[in-house]
Amino acid sequence: MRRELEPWLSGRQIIAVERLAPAGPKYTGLERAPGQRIEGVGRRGKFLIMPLSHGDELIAHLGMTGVISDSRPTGTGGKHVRVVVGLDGDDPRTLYFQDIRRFGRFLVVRAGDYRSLPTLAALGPEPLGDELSAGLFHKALQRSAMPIKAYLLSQRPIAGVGNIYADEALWTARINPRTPSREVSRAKAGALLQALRDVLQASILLQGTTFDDYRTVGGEAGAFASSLKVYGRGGDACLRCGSQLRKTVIGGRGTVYCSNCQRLRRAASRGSS
DNA sequence: CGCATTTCCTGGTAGC
DNA sequence: TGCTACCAGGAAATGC
Repeated sequence: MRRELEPWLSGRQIIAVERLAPAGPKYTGLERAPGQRIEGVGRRGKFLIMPLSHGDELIAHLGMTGVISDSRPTGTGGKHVRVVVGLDGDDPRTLYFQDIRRFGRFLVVRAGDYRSLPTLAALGPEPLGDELSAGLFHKALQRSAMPIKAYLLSQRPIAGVGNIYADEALWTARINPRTPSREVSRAKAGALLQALRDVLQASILLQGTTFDDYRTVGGEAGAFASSLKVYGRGGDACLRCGSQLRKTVIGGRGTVYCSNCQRLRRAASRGSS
């Protein structure tokens, strides 16, 4: 989405912003946007960060059902448009932020002031960046006793991993999602990081995963759903061993895994036992 | 501070 | 057909 938005938004001036959603913390500061130019389109984890010309940043998060569109959503989609942004340029355009379940955000903050976005303020390193290594990832995982699945979703050890890709990568790396994060071995941490990178790269190439609502800026459905190995397949056969995939709840989120391929290993006891 | 739980929200669907 | 109940989940708020 960032790649799609960059050439479309970069350098454009914001002429007007219309907030259709009720005022609230998810839509603050929008009145400051008109008159500012969009300097670029960046991203940290699942947050889109657009620096503006007067020292602000426009931040967008899609939540579960958010869509950013370059044309007015038609039919039932139209009733969930929360913000409309008028843009000036060689050919004036309009951006529509649509969000059925209202879990998304669309707000303006002072650049770098993420006090209203604590997850962004404490976000882990980018999965596809060079600064993250298997060693550093392993070290990060050792900082928590939470189940590895829940800790991944917290965005702290690594940025941008949501429920779908967490389940997919844990299956690929053959790690039980309930494994206490700090008990994930160095080798498994390396395999998990590689699996996360692979699944994210593959999904980006296919423009993401669409079940129902997700669309690209141009309105296309993402094509990665048919590549999923476990998510949405609870009760079906594991594609590796044929066992029936289990569905459970970890950290309040639906979790699908193979109890045969993803064994919960006994922690190696240290010192007295 | 760490971690578990609850909350927000709507559309789709199961069950009657 | 129409009703109720429940499920999906990213991140923040709340509780301990």
